[in-house]
Amino acid sequence: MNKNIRIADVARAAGVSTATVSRTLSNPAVVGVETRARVMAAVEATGYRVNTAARDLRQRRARSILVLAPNLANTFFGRIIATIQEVAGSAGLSVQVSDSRAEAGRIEALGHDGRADGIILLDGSLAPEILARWRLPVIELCEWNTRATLPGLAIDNAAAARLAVDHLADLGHRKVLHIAGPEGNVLALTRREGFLAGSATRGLDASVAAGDFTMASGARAARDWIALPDRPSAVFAASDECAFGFIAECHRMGLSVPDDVSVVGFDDVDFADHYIPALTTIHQPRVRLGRFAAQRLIAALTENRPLAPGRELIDAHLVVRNSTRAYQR
Amino acid sequence: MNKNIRIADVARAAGVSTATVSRTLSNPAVVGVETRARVMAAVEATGYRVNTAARDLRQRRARSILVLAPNLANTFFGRIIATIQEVAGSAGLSVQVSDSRAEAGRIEALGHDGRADGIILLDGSLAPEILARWRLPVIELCEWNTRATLPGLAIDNAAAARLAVDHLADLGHRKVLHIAGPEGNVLALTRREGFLAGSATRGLDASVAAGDFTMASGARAARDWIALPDRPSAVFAASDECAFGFIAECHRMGLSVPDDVSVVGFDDVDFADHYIPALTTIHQPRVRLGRFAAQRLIAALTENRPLAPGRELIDAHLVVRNSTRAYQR
DNA sequence: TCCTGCGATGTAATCGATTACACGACGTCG
DNA sequence: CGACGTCGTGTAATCGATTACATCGCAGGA
Repeated sequence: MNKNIRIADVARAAGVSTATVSRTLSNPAVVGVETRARVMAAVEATGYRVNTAARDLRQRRARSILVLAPNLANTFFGRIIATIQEVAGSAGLSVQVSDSRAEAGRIEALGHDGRADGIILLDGSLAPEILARWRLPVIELCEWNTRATLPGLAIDNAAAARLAVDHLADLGHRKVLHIAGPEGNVLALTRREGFLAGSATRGLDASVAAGDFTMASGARAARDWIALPDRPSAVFAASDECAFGFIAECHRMGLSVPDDVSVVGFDDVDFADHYIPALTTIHQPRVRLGRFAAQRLIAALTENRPLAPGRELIDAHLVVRNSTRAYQR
Repeated sequence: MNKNIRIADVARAAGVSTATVSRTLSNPAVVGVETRARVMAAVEATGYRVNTAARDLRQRRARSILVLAPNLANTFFGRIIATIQEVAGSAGLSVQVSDSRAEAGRIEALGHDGRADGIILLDGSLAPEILARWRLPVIELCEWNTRATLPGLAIDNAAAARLAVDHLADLGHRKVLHIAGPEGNVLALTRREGFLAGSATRGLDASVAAGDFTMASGARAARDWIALPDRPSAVFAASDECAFGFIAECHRMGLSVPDDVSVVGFDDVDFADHYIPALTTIHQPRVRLGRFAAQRLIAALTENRPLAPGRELIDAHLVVRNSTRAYQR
């Protein structure tokens, strides 16, 4: 394996110094035209590639960003990560991914080992002590820990929840149920509060069921819901998955959506449009979220300045499909 | 920012040489007990972390593996990547991800820039010229280019397709349709061939429609299918997404699955079990695939030997749910 | 007593690229 | 004609950890 093509080899082949080769590659303008051509030819001939470890060491940067998410298998994160990778890739940065639920020591090391220049954090439940010890720019995306105050970006979850409530109210529903997300999750909390606030404004009879974003919890909520004496006619689930679980369980129990109950989801995952019935849901602009976060972080890194502090909220909107309909009777 | 805690600082604090600190951290056994304790205390006190760029440079390795996939947002890849990350993480390796459809030069650089020690490739459509120039161990997972001969791991797609056909035949279906994957894709080809071979064995009347794994192509196939004079009573789609698209479109056109047509998918994505109807499909053991590939690569890396050549096929199985039923009339 | 061997530690070369600084050649301007 | 600036290039220090080799002290055997 002849990986040992060093910059010195190229320099020798071109009859120049290593400094000149390095300059030719990173800042061609300062090198004489003829020399530049000779060096380029030598690079071509030798098949030289920079050794990034050496460059990273010298420049004290890793040209890499780290994305931390609680569940990499999650569809929702998939597209965000893909977008981040795209933006980073075209800026010459590589993207590494890691599960934020790993052992605390390992997580903490990620912010110290010099393998990444910055972190995009998709998990609001990480201990603030860990975040505090990181010495890297961190941007929180989609969710965050209320105790910490890092730069962040997310959709306006409360406003989005109100959109869902308004839609149901407009359809004539008076008794509505929210299947919440897990306790302690900021997103879940904000959506729940948005739901309750919106319901109050519209004078709806609102109640909340426990949930945790999963399909299983949606199914569980459906079984509880069906047993109620005076069932709400509309449901707002804290996630699409949860909504799917609810709908599937209703179906199993012989009830139909939207004929027997209207359902609104949250996220607008890819399947939402192809589920039966196609799901009315809050659309989260995942590509925008991913892109904005990546751009913000990368801009700070390349301009070598700290991340602008502050949390930014962007609008989500409601996509009306077939899982909701006007209240009957 | 006091990131400049070098090994020398620890050495000074402990009153030893940098060599001793390094040894204490990487090979404690060779260091005297008392010295070891002093060094550990100094490490603790200073908050020292190794600089991986320096270590990587010296040791000529990156402690990182690269996962290349054509579409990181794809649910199917999500879980595989998550599993790879898990295995790699506990071996102390980091995982970087990149989109294999990026510009060729960028892709090629990934195998040269020293940022990764090995590659797990989830894309069978990459030009073999590029693979050939990489100087890293590569393992192809799930699909591969027939022209290249790299170590690989996948399920036995032909056998899996035959399972699907057998299931439909057992249910009494005599006329079956396969919605194929994209032209030129090895997976698509193998599944199609398995379908045709299985149909021949069982004496079924088999036909094939074009597709490309997407929901849109499934929907398209549904519209073509419904227009047929003598419609096949069962469909085997080359992917779950495609099956969902087919089912959703049938639904829109007023037909029901499985009452009017039985559908078998391929992959067993998370939603398959919660779709309406729950999808009968081929289960791909994604966790096993990811784990095996990661373990095989990591073992080769840590033992510093080349990857064992050869392609390995593992079994998939059929999961029978509600999208298939016995042929009526 | 002297030599050998071993365990613990230090010294310094090394990995490969970047870059501050120095230098020489050449042109311009007073 | 000399001073000075500019441009292109080379020399060598530097990033921070690892590790081959040297060194030292001491125990045990001849």
